[in-house]
Amino acid sequence: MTVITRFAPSPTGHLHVGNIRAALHNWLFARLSGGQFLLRLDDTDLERSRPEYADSIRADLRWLGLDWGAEEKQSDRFALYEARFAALRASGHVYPAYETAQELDLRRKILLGRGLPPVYDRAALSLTPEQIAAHEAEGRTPHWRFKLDHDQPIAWTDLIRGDQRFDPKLLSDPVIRRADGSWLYMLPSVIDDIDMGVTHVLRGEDHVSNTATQIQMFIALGAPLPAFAHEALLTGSEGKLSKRLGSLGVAHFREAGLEPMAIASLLARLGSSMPIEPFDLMQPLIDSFDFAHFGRAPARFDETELATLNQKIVHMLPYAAVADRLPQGMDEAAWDAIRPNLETVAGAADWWRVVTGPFEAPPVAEEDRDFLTLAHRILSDALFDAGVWRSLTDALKAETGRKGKTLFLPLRRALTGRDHGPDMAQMLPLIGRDEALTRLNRA
RNA sequence: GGUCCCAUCGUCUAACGGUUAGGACACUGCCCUUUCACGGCAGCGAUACGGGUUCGAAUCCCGUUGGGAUCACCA
Repeated sequence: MTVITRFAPSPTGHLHVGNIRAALHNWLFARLSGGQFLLRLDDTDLERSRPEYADSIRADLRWLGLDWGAEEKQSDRFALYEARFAALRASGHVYPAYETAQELDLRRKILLGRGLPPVYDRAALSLTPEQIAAHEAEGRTPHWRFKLDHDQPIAWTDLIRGDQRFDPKLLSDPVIRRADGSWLYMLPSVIDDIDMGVTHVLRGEDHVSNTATQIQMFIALGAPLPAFAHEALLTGSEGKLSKRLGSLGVAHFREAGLEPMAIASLLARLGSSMPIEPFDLMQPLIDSFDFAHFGRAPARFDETELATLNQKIVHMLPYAAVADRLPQGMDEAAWDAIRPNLETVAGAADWWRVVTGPFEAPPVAEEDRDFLTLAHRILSDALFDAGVWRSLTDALKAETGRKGKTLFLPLRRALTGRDHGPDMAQMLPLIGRDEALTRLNRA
């Protein structure tokens, strides 16, 4: 059996951390299994769905490196839903209801107030033909509910949560279609999962109770159940589910200069027992993906951890992988020299400016003046090759007796204008003989 | 309020009745002739609380506390 997973966001907003994680895990599992990863836009909510969001979701997935096979959107598939709905109606699995949203809301609040679970009371099922006729006469058109089988216990073995059991009596019959004929999430999702041959439904644990009711829909439609896996959600670094987490999206990460692989490296393993490590390729993440590694407790998403991971990934990126993102003229030697000091690839431009100038001479301490003059003289006579920094500092050490910080720091300052930075042995050749002499002179 | 899930170093977690409670990240120190980084070595650091069961509990049971999810004509 070929594994088919799907990522089914609703195009009502941008992807956020939780979404990205779900997409990534579905993608990883499909890759691991040699299966297919599908993108399905769940745009049944016509009010809130926007094509721009769909575009943004696609762009974000591409940026992350999550490529998908087929793409569908639910708004193209209404005919199929119509047909399945007719079948369910014929077999008595759906029924019309006439309550208004306000009425239902009120009932819910009353039940909640009495400490009872706010489950729909199925009043619509006991409507007499006369009452129905009266509603129709008033011009009220019904919405439709799926009738759960109260005598059919719901159970499945969740790939992450283990054996799950639900009593259907504690669940409301879900509204699946509005009075205007538009669809709600529940049924179309099941119809599509069946039609698209989805074998594994991997989603957040906020869907656990949806799965319970959807399982009866699979059964009512005569389809075999896919495997289900519900992963624990992420929380913000304070431990609570934060609003910020819900708005942290790819745009934010991209602006922060983060590598897609930093996000993938963190999100692939956060909440699992696999160590979170920097990877610059997906393959190891694919190979190590396993539902059994995931815990059932919510894990914290920490942006600091992401930044650290990003830095390590930048340090391992070869020149070829970043060349098109580097400033004009910055070559492999420069990248190799500067890379260890970077937090983001974008930061390379800053150091490249230190190499190429324009250079602003820093103030020089009085006690370093003669020392730097001497450095200038030695450098003018020295052979300017790859070992020039070593020969310069060796000569200075011999002549002045300086060592350690007093030897190196004044030179670094005079040559780069900074106290910290890349290895000077590599920086000096990049700066070049003439420019180096000029800088020493001005100091 | 009902239902469900969870509780081990700062963080992510391992352990499925008997371990000096392990690892990864972070942190600290030392080494690698200045800084930054890499690498190496070492170190710090946890079973939420209270009761049981048991020869023996992180592990099983009950309770408390705390956290998460859900109970939409959102997805």
